[in-house]
Amino acid sequence: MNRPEPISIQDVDYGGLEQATGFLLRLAQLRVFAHFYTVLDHHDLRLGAMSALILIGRNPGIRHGILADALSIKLAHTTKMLKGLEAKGLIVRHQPAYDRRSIELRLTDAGEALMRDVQRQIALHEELSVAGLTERERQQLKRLLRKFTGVPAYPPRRETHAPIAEADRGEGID
Amino acid sequence: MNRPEPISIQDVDYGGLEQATGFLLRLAQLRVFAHFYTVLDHHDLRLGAMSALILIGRNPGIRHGILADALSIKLAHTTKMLKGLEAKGLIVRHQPAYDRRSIELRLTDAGEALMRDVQRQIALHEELSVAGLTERERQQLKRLLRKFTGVPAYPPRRETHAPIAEADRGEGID
DNA sequence: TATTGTTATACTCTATAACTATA
DNA sequence: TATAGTTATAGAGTATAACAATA
Repeated sequence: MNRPEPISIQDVDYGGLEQATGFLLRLAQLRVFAHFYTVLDHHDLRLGAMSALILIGRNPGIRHGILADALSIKLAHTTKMLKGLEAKGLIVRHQPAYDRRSIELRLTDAGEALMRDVQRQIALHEELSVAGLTERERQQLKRLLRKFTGVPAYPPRRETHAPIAEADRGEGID
Repeated sequence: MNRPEPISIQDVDYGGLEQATGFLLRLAQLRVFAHFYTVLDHHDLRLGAMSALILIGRNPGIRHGILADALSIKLAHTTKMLKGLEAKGLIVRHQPAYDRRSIELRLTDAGEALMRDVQRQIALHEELSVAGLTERERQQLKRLLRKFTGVPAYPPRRETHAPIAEADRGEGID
């Protein structure tokens, strides 16, 4: 019996796994995250913390629980991360008088500056992180992912805050 | 000052995060994985172990390192998982004489049976896990993900082994 | 009683490096 | 010297439940 030719990575038969959306999503996410971690260098912030900074910056006063839901991170996990951001002087956690159970989140000036920087870099490297697809395919991919996940393509109109544009809805929501 | 209307989940401005492929991929993966874990109930096998079973079943004799690469799991992590599968009697780990550093992997009969079951269930629940998209959109999404990740759409032809054509592949590796 | 957030525990996943044995 | 795999360690992510404070 001679030494057989071992199965190499190109020979691998994925046996249906190549048709499983979950498997493909995992591989795609690994690639994109790896790209961001090689490119973004923000004071040891993880991607979760960066996304929290962006949301807090865009939604000043957002409550802890709403932030966790919006990012699909468990409340129990965000506590440690947010206290870390507070310790770094990037956010303030405020307990309002009208509901002393809740925690409202806002950026400090330092957090504001960092958030803009993070946002700029993410936008800058976005298309590089999805290299291998054409611009049209990238947009298509994101459209499908947004539809599936239910993430809106555009920011909501804020009746209670400053109007975003001249475009306005007739009735307020609440 | 009255009690202000707190920002609710529908009001959240994602501030560009809704355009970030990595963020969307993470949310999508969470949804799909959560679906699989509610539906598949295979003797406490995690998704990683299930995918390993499928690959070993389709590629008998595949080496430990190649398996890890194909699944994008670090070699150091797979060791524990594969020993677990061996302890459960689902695979055998064999050290061939022609290279006694390497470990070749094969399914036992029990592993074979379980693998087919896993494969069938994954196929069965595949489209339900991506609910909210049309069939056409699902195919489009998977095509884009495959292109990006470099996972081939179809199994490779095995020149060194039996042709795929209509006969099923024999064992014939060692 | 229900809600908001905190703490503690445990398990999975990942990254890294030191190590063994073989080539 | 290089390669294949193992072991150990540590950090991140996640799930769960018990808990405190407040509504």
